[in-house]
Amino acid sequence: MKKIDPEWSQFHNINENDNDFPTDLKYNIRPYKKNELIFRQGDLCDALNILMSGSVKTEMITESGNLMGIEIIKAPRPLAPAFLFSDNNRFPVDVTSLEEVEILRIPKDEVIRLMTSRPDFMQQFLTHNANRTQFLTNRLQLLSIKTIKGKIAHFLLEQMSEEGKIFSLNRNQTELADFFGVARPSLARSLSEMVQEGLISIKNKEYSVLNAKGLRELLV
Amino acid sequence: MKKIDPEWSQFHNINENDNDFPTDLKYNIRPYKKNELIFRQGDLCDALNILMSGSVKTEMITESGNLMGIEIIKAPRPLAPAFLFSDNNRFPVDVTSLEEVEILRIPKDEVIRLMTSRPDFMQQFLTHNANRTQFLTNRLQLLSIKTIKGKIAHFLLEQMSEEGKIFSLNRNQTELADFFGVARPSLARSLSEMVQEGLISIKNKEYSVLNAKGLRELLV
DNA sequence: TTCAAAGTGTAACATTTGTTACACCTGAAA
DNA sequence: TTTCAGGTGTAACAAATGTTACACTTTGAA
Repeated sequence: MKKIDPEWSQFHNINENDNDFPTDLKYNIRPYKKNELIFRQGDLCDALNILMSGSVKTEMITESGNLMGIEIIKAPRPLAPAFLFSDNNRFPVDVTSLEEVEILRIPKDEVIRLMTSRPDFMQQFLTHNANRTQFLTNRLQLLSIKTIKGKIAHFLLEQMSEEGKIFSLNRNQTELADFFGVARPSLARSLSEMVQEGLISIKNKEYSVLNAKGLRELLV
Repeated sequence: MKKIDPEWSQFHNINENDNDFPTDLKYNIRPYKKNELIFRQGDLCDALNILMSGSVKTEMITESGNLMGIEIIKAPRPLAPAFLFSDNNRFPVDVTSLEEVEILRIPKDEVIRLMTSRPDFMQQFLTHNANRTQFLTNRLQLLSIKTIKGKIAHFLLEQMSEEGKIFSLNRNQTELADFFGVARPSLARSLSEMVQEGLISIKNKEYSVLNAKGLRELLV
């Protein structure tokens, strides 16, 4: 699993140069050099941190020096906004700059004040968190399906507009296998079995669902 | 996977009988009988719906009549609060009452007004959503680990306070297997293998981690 | 204490998926 | 056109997990 990247881009318009930028807002923008440790696992998260430019990587590092679960985040995106208001408000990961980076930091109190005084900002914040939740829910639903055929079925039923209609995916087999978290040859095998079973047809990356009912039976 | 039930209980204090209950709030409370269809898949979600009493089930129903992914929700909890502010604000499931049920409904505009006028309510709302996001993130992390031993390692490392220290789980093997989404005998097999490998020890439901470093190597 | 129900350990076998390897196809660049 | 890289199909085998079944243990209530 690689891309957990919903649309955070609207946060970009929290920007100094913006006409709407609140003049009395307490904030600061801090630059970091390449390969600086920006946040450490366990750090208190008491401000909204928005990555304004550059990119960072997050990694969970263990005492023994092993690391796991690397994710790369590109500007503009807030960093761990869910942790700002959660009961357990500590960073779950290390955050390190991959290049020169600017981070806008708005203290929690100020975020609250900004939200109460600016309903549009509040809505934006809420919408983004809501979209994130939806994204996570979908992803969870996909990963909860245990068989590869089930995942394929879920995915195709979501993509298709109408039974029998042909549509093309913007991912190749390798990317799709990655998205599902399975091995590429296993995906290919399942796909060709589903073709043989008459559930779907594939012609040159053009997919079509022949038996939607049959697909739904795979979703258990 | 059964229990995706984080702590929503604080929402309970949005309650008519509460002294703090805002007198000018537009809302209504609607009762439903047993087995009524409360929301339909695809319905617009333009209000905060809080289940005040009773319990409901959510199910995704397909055209062919098959159903999948049943979840039971008990009061007090908001219903699909993530969908209120998301771009795709339609119910993803059918919601049906399992018994007599009361649902408090606050229109979206009113929620926004309530939040701007009552920072404590806003914080509560934000905190709950944040906790939900964290919960989903954890769950996703767990499900992303493909091997059973990896899941066990992840879980035990989270639970343990200190290497070598004994701790007990409040789940039995069956519940644990359910939580991991694996078969119970498979879990038992993995556990006993890990005991044999000297990673952990189990005595009468009392677990202890003998080799934390070894466990971390399973998390890939 | 006795007994039944729930929980646990484990074995044999089936099924699914991963791994590795290789042939083929296709499209774009030289 | 040639060539090469990326993408696809698929086969043989390995590994992990699920399924079913059953015996043993623990627990708690009668």
